[in-house]
Order: sequence, then structure tokens, then C-alpha cells
Amino acid sequence: MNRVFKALNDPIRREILELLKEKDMNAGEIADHFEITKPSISHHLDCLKQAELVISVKKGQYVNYTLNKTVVDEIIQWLMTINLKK
Amino acid sequence: MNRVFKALNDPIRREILELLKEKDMNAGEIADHFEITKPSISHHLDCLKQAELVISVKKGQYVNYTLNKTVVDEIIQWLMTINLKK
DNA sequence: TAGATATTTAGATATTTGTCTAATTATATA
DNA sequence: TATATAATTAGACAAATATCTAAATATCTA
Repeated sequence: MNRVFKALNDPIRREILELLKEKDMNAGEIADHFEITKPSISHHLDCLKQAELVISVKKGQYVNYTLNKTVVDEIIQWLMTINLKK
Repeated sequence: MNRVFKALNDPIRREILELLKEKDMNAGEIADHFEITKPSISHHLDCLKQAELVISVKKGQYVNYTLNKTVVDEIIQWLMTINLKK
């Protein structure tokens, strides 16, 4: 939970999630959408991976990233409990 | 949005939200639930207030805090769009 | 096998953040 | 009005974070 909120607390990482909701992408394709360096993007991807918000699969020399909707669901659940009771 | 995720990225602030979902409380009552000092709690409350996750109303010498469910809803909406498309 | 490409790791640095103590402000009450 | 209580503000400091450049690792292909 901690790691998920930490991962969500950055506009670039949230934008990466928005990209991945459309289609899976490799690290380079993701990096092309931003102005910061590839190592920085790599760091953000690692952060998302640690939170299990994304899953990475190596495919030859590329690394493919996929959104993990399960974890997003868990956070939605938690937020909904906050909004439940009187 | 930025401020909301920033506010959610701290276990104490999330616990404050969980307290306030049960009932409104003043700053002192909130502070009693934690081991850290009152100024630190005050800082956390300010952070939640900036994110508009809580609303504060002064009542005599006390300051009452209420959960603002509207903003929580907005975050739920955003997360749900992430989980929408293929 | 040599060179090119994709990605990550390492190490440095500036900024942000959470905490504390001390001081301040605002209100209540004896 | 003087004192006590509630809460915030100010300032300091250690830890965490986002970024960069340079280097390393892994894979592909001529």
C-alpha cells in the first residue's frame, strides 16, 4: 500500500500508467513520451514495478511493460472504504 | 491531483482519513491517536487541507476537521479510468 | 566476433519531506 | 485581567527523492 501511494505520487509515473492503459510498451517507447533521460525513466519504471503497478517482461533486447490492474483495483477499494460510512 | 496524491503518500495522513471517516474530530483528538508531536500532526493536517481532503472549521478554541469525500471521489474516478480500456 | 542498440546500475547533487523544539496566536475562564 | 489550554508557525536537521552523467550489461546483426 505504501509503495503504491509512493509510486502514484509523481506526475510522470501517473502519466506512464495512462500510457500503459492504452497499450503495452517497452522502456524506450515509454521514454520517448518524456523529456527526461532514459535512466530517469528507468528509475520511475522500477518504482512502479516495486509497487506492482506494472509488470515487466524481457523480450529479446527490449523490456515490455504492462499495467497491473489488480493493484489499481486494491487502491480503489481502499479509497471506497474511506468514503463509505457516515 | 498532485496535492492529493502527495497527501495520500504518508501512512499517518491516511490513518487520519480513516479516523475522520468514522467521525469529525478536532486537532487535539486526532493528535491523541498518534505518537508524534502536535506540531507534526498540525503539519499533516495542513497537507490534507491543501489537498482539500479535509475541511477545517474553527469552533471556539478548537479546530474541527471533517473528511471531504468529494476529492476522494475524484481520485477514485481517475483510478477507474486507468483500469478501463484494454 | 565486432559494433550497435536497449536498458539498467552506480554515484553525485539539489530539492523535498517529516520530524523535532521553541515561540506565537487565539480563545476560555477564574 | 492573568493564566491555562488548543493549535499553528518558525526554524533546524536528517532522510528520502528525482534528476543527471558515466559506466555496465544484455542482446542483436553484419
